[in-house]
Amino acid sequence: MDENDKQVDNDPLPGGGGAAEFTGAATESSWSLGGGDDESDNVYFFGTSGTDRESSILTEFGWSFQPDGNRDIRAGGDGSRFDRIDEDLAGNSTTTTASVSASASVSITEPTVTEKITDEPVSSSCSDDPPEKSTASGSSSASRPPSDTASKVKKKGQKRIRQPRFAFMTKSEVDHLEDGYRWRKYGQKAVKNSPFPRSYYRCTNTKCTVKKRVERSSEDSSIVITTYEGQHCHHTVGFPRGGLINHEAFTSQLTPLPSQFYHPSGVQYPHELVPMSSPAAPESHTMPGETGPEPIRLPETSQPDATQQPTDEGLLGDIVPPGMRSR
DNA sequence: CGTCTTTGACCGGCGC
DNA sequence: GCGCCGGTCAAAGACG
Repeated sequence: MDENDKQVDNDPLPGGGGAAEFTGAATESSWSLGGGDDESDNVYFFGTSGTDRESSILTEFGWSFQPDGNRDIRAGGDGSRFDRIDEDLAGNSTTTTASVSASASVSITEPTVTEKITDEPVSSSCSDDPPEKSTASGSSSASRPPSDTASKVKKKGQKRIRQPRFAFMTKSEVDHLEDGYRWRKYGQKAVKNSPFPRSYYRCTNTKCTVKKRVERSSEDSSIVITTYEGQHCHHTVGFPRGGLINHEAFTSQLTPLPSQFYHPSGVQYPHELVPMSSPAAPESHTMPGETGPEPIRLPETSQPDATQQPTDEGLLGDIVPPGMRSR
């Protein structure tokens, strides 16, 4: 076990090993954003037919796919690219050209926003005050405040609040895909009907409550299903343990690779998209063609985190910060 | 020493 | 009402 195993975070610093890690391991991996869902939950899956909605959804989730030219990084001419989205969440997202790799484009099915009404404004994955300080260290809190299970369970009679989610499948050898954020694993569960466990991650940013689940398809072990829940309200890369992120270093790690997928953070995803119609798609996630009745509307959240680290801003200035609204 | 992963237990939601 | 399952917590251990 070395960093590759342990570091599920997305430390993009060359020294962190993150870059080397995924660039090396995912040579032949593929990305696929598929439309799917979790019926009861609103999970947006990225499928194979691009629409404006997709971009809007992506935008709402704080995702935008960088055009290769943004950083002067070329996708090797394979056509993979996403146009950058600069609109704010509330506004109209610009057209997003989505044509990923040679095989897939993004398509999102509109989910049914089934957020339950609650007392607490779980409007965003970020709040002005940190949900809890224990985020930094899982073992720091000895006992959890009775009321603190908020994120988990609402008061009696109220259903758990779910943030909008979206999931996608990727063909990759690595379970945890680099997406520019740092994640901390907080749980793992065996999944029914699947030999592979499901891992639960939480954004390490104390003010960000975005979570993500990662699991492998039971039918095709090479396919990784990643489900994001919530919306980031901060810049992509946190502060790597090694220190502040160095823009040059950060940029340099974005070595041009063929068929890449760019996250708003500028991080590239050397994974190929897998059509969501793939049989590998687990029932709970796949919902090809299904479209939600209502347009997506993220909870009004994310006030642009005023507390954002200026450093991030400065260093990653040209990176579209997920969850960030127009500035 | 601080951070992160592992892992068993707990709790609520949901289907039968 | 009961049992199953998903999701989360938190103590303990590992690692840098």
